Amino acid sequence: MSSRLNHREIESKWQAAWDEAGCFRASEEPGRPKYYVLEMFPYPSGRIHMGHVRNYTIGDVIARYKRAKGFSVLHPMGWDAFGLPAENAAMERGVHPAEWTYANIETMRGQLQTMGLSIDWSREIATCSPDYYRHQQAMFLDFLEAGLVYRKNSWVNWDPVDHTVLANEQVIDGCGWRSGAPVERRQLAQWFFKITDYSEELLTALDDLPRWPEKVRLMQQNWIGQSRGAHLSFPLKGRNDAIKVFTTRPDTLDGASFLAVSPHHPLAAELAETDDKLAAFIAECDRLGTSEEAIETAEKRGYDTGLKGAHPLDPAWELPVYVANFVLMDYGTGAIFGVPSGDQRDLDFARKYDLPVIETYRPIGARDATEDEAREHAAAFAENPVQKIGDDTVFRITETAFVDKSDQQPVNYTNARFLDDAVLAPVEAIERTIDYLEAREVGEGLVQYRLRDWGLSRQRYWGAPIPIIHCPTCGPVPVPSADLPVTLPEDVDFSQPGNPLPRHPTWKHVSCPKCGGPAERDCDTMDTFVDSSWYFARFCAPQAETPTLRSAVDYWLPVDQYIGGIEHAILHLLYARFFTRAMRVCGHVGIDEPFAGLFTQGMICHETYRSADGRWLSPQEVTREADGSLSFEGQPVTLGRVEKMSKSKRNTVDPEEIIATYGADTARWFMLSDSPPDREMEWTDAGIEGAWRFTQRLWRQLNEAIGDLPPAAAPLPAELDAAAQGLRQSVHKCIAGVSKDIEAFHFNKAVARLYQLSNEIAAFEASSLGGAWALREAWESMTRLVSPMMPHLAEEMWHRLGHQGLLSDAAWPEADGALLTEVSVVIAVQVNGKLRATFEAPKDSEKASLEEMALSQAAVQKALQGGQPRKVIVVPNRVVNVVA
RNA sequence: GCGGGUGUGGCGGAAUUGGUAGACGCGAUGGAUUCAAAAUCCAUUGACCGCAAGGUCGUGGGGGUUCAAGUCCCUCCACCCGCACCA
Repeated sequence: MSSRLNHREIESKWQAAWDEAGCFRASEEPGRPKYYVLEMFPYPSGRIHMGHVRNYTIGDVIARYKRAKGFSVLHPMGWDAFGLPAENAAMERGVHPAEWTYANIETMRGQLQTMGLSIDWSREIATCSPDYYRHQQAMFLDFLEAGLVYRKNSWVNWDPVDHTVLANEQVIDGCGWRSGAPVERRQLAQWFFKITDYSEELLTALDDLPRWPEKVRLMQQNWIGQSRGAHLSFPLKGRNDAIKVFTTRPDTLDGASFLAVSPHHPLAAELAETDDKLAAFIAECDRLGTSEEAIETAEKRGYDTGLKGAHPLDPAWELPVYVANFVLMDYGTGAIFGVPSGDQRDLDFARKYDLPVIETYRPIGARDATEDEAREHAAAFAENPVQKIGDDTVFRITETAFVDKSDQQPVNYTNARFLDDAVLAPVEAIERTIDYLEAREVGEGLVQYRLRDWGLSRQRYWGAPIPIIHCPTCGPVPVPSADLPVTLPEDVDFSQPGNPLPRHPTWKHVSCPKCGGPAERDCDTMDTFVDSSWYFARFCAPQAETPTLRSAVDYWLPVDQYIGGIEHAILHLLYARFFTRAMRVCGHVGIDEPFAGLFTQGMICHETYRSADGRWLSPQEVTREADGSLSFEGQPVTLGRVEKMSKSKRNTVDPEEIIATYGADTARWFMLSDSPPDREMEWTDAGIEGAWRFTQRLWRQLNEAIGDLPPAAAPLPAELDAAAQGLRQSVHKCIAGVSKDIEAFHFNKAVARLYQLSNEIAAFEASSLGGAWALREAWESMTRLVSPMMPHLAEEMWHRLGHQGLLSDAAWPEADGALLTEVSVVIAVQVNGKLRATFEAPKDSEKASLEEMALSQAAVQKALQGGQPRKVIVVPNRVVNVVA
């Protein structure tokens, strides 16, 4: 047998063997613990990239490990197959989106299969298949009936040239990404999921997801954005209505000096009808971009409507009403009261429009600055209104509002009629104020959320059609369930931009299911996030006639381990959490939380290269010269930063080539080495070469050793020499360590342990029967421990070791507890905290004897220079520290 | 602005949660083998001083707690990520 490993041969051989044996077919076995491992399913963009390789390698290690540990494992794969790129391809190349998508799926499935993943391919699904989206349409109608879906007008970005709606990401500097034309805001009637019904639940339930990364939970928490505050009304003078305001700081009510409403507030719209200047101001606000930069630099501007609002606690106190560009319509009530002394933005506004600045609270013990002090310290006061001068804390509101960082620290309320000069933490002051306002029936406390309802209508072709028929007499009517699925027409015209569905000659024309009169289909399709919000449930029974099969989802769900990129930390994961709750309401599942465990893997990075004329160069184009310098076509190449692999920087490496050259096992092994899986990893040639050498070495060493090994079933010899005993200890420690590391997602540490064991095996010489036995045990264990990472090589080794069955069906090795406990330990001896010597002692030696042994060390004697130690600290099995 | 993270040799990263810093890999250097190269094997590899024995310094900077600090506390710096006109 050749000692050189032919990865092409063995990898396809074992993949075929697994396939034939049906190893990875998931089955519901009520007596056995189940484990559902899921990686975020890919978008079929054309080819797999290294990010996929990392994602699916991690998932496969977990799936194979859990299988070996005796779990009934579900590890499926599918395709998030709807989306805009397919339509772009249709427009650019004239291929139908379906054709493009299915061709990509074909290619990518083949690529994934070369990775040797333990996937149950019989459960494969594609979201663009009517077999999938018909159930999504059915659930949409269930949700509609349950009151979880509604329709309302909503603003969209409209490209006037392409006649299409743009996603926010497609608006660049206020212009359409494709047409370059300035984007307009338009109102369209659209469907919404009532995710806000679950704001509180989605927030509090985060506490019950201990196996989610803290970071993701925090991001979701911030996104949902809970804040405690109050609603207050400011009656308008000369009218019989009022402006309703939301505030988180009712305690500052007596510092109010103006009211402001959003340019989209109904009051603004009403006034603009008779006020041309206001109408112009509103139009100007709409023109200003919504990009971060525009917001950052935009001046706080307002338009004085001339209206006056009365202070809720003092009808005689009148506040001017502005329309202001910084007030958002979709948070709170779209109106605020401004407190210049407590908010920097309000202060800027007050200065601009010459409004009063009224103090409400100040630091405890602060006195007013004198005129002289204020003048003298003008510069410093501009930075901070609270200054120390002599022993005093001096307070003056100048160009900076006094905003206390913490609402827990008490402050002195100097001007709040309802707080009587109290010294209070703002949190408490807020509650007292709310009580006061509620008692007088001028306000009410409430909890406000930032989360908004999920608009799911998309004016595009390549998505699941919304199963609604619009009838001029009956309004929107659900498509009867017998008529599902509403399938996409295939004969569509992509020669013009925009959604081809409304232009299709026949598709939309139908009769109303209710009255039978002429009606039109809803020509919008669903946001692709809807498709990915329930696919994990469909995998449990992908052929079921209903969206889910309750017995299957009740057995498999929740997903025990979900793995994917951090970029989905908010939207996808939040939508899936909402959808699961909605599915529960409609009886499709019996759980609330879809993903019990979540792991977010890091990005793959690579060096970047630029040619002499500044173009990005791909790694393949760059040649490494003998002196280590880089060149391209004879010209020097500039080495750039290590950055996330991306098409635009051209620093990608094609997995297909890597797998062809080095094999899937090597690629998988390298993916797991070195970098912790949640951090970014750098792809290097040296790294993949190193991994490749290891796979070769393992195989070579096994072949060198195999002749001297006893048969597989040989009994443990009665006598083991010390070396054999030592090897056995290393092996069992490695078993325990690797198991622990895999469970904790510390694959890089597991890899390091396996390298270490391999080094020990290589250094071991079997000089006795016991030695040979221990060596066999070492090789058997090594083979099983590397199997989740390098499954093909492991099968080949298993076979070489004389086993008949598949390693993929074999059990995970168990560490023998008796071999994990050390007989002796190395004790470190410190003098004044500095290491001076080490010595070996029996494990669990008495403190007194350890102290005696430590003091007898020559180095310790020398350091003490004949003196007596002042103190000796003994930490059993660890360290002895002598204090001289 | 708000929230979060990271900082350890030439590089990726370990360090049993306060107890021998640098496991393991990469890279590098020297040697063996070879006609030669690749592969392989052996040795060395944090810095500094020293012929050596040995010593000093060392986990972003500064300070502190402790017999003992990469780990805990205070403070400063740098970089990265998320959200952001949120009342």
